[in-house]
Amino acid sequence: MDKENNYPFKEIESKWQEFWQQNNFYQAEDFSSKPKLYILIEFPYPSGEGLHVGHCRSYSALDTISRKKRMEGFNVLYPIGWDAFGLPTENYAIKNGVHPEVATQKNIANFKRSLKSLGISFDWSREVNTTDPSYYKWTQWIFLQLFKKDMAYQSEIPINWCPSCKIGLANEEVIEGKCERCGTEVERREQKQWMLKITKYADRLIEDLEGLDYLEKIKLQQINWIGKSFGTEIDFEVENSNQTINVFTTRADTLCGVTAIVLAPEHPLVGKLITIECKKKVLKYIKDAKAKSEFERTKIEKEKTGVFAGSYCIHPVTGEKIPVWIGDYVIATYGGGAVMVVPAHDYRDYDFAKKFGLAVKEVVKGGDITNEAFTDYGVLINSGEFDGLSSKDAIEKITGWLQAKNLGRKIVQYKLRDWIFSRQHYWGEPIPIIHCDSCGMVPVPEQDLPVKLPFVEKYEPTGTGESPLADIKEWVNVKCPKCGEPAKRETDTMPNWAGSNWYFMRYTDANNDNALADPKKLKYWLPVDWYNGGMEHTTLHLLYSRFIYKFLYDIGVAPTPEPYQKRTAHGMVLAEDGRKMSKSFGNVINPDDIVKTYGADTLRIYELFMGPFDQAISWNTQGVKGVFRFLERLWNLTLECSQNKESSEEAIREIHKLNKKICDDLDKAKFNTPIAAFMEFINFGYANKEKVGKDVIKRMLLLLAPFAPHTAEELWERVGEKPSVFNNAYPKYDEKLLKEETITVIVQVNGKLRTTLQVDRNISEEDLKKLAQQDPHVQKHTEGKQIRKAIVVSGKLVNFVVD
RNA sequence: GGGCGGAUGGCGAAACUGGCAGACGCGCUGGACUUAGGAUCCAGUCAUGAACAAGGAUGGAGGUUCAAAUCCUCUUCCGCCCA
Repeated sequence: MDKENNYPFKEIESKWQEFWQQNNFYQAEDFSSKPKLYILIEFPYPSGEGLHVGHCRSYSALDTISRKKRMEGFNVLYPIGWDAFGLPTENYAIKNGVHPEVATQKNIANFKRSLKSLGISFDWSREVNTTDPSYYKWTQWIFLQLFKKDMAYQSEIPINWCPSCKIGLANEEVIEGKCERCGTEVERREQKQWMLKITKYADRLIEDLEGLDYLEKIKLQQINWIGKSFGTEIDFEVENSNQTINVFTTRADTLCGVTAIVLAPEHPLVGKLITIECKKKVLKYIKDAKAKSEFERTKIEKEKTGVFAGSYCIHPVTGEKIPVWIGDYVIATYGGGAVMVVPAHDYRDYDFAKKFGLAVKEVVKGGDITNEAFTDYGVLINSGEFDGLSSKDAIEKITGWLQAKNLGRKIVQYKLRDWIFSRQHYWGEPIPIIHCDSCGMVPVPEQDLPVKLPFVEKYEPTGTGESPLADIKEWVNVKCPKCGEPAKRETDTMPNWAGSNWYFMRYTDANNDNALADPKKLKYWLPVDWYNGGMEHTTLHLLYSRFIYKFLYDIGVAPTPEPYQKRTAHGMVLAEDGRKMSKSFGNVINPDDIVKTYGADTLRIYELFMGPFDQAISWNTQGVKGVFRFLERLWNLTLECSQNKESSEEAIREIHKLNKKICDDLDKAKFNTPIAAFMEFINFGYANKEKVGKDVIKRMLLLLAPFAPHTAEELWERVGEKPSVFNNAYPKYDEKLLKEETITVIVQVNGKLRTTLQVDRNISEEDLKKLAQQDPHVQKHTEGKQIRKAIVVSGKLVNFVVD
């Protein structure tokens, strides 16, 4: 039998997509008097691979919310755009000889086609594209504001260098010592880089999390990433010199256990501390260390290396002579690049001391330091006047003691470092700065923005560390805006986080040419009410964009201190084999194929039904079929039952139960259980077709609309209602109708289930107890025994405790 | 090594505030309809048992409680993030 006509998803999907588009259904209205709701998904990077089923998961879920909220009377903004700058496009372009701009256009068109076929209710009139000069004009404008406020600066620093991509990487882009993009081992390299002072906002980025509705683990990850720690800076005077080494420690209680000082090879005082007899050895060591990556240097398991510098410093408490070493396990950028070596109470120091024969002096009691370091808190010994103090008290006391003698002070230390904000690549926003021999760094005047990327044939990295733009003489050579003399453009471009820092602001006013957005519109729409995205962006995009937004708030551009009120994260969608979907494994599921075979509504519902939203989950094609069957059954049930005039009380109760389940669960960002409840209702309907009437069917279609919008629209029309189903209010359940006249009570003896009773819902505890006691199943287990106690939980259970 | 999370049938998973463990879907088994079934419909499906009896089951070991997947302690394994 030909089943094609049964559930004609193909016709109805294109029919209603057209209908929505013609009626501008999902255009959000600026300044509407309805309450506004801004729902945001992370805009995609339009790769050549096309849309991924993982994108669909997030978009479908938030689309369900958006559609429901519109039916509930909210003015919902649910926008979409393209985060289109970035390396993959550039690499693809180099390999295939296609200009990145052309490749980007093609990829966007492909993504757009796929997305539109899903029937997601995006407001396409606000589409943004980070590579569009009218967009990156404002990305550059933001950079100029940062520059003017001294928040952007250039610095010659050792950076993580990927020899394959030929670019510098931020710490966040280095994963286990390898380039995040290509997996090549990163090297260290001194290079002039643009930096943004995110560290200036470290405290606020932590503190302001408090009022936000982010998943707890997201807050925690950001806090840990910023890594605020309180500690003590201690001055060690260098013997026979007026130099002082400042050492940072969080364990001032172990001060008397110090048996050496280790400096990072990059420490500024190193040169002055090397004695003549040690010079040759030390200089060679430093040279070797500089080539190693930070990851390699700080690996715990790695054998520690180091050399004695030849000098000594004086212990501030005991006055002992302490040797100064150079060791590459100390990093220049954290804690000032100097640590005190306390072998007895730190694992790394213990290894270091054992290897180089340094003394191990126990100052905190509690462990056995003959085998390994004891790193817990304990009670102080061998520390003179501080003996007997707990570690916690000792940290306070010793810091106070040092402070009084001006030999140390309390300080705050962050793990977070300033953000490396330049890349030596073609496909990014040019940094709008001009270098002039006489005027120095001159910002491009705002009226000259955007600084457009020149359209060129050659955009390969130079490999010298300079951007390909450096080779384009006619672009690089300009007149200084200040003095008019010949000058050169900055040739670095921005990293691809630049465009995504603020795109959600642009959505409020996507075509404004005079400002990044109209302040009134920003004020109306912001903050974003619900932002969903990947967990992997927690310490990158999410933190960066909060920082930039805060900066914009400080200069009066952003209307609120925080950009996103609520943040959730979805789990990854893995291939059927449980691995990541990848061309090379040949396990990629293409959403286009699913839409073609089963329809958009099936794909959307499957994405929600497959498992808990925040968990990684494997694709299962059989499961897709199950969802298709569900929609088909729903279709048939609707057409059959819409003829019935009356619904039974039971059917009404069932639909209200479904109604409640959907509302309760969606509020908790649970998407799989409402679908399960829907399936239960359809099963009920199939078993009781004559009991389900048109009123119940209509309510069901309204409930369905946010999940399967095409199917709901079509059925709504077919049961004789006026389109669109979305012009109706989302149903509210009636608590009264949920209650059944009889309830099921479980009866236990000694906690074991013996029977269940159907009783009137208003039964008294006494009657219930009596009834339960008389039940033959219960009697069997209580016979001849003493009932010590009976626990009655009204409406739920009776438990008899017998001897 | 640190932080966070997780472990429930053959599989994906449900289970409100501690109160019938396994809803819903997949798969599987049987039946109906059918020329046919990789379509549809109906029934069954944690496991021991002849079972509508009775015991056993939520990674493992203890504990709290009338009652534990849920709370506490210890332990094993897995995932993510950070080093």
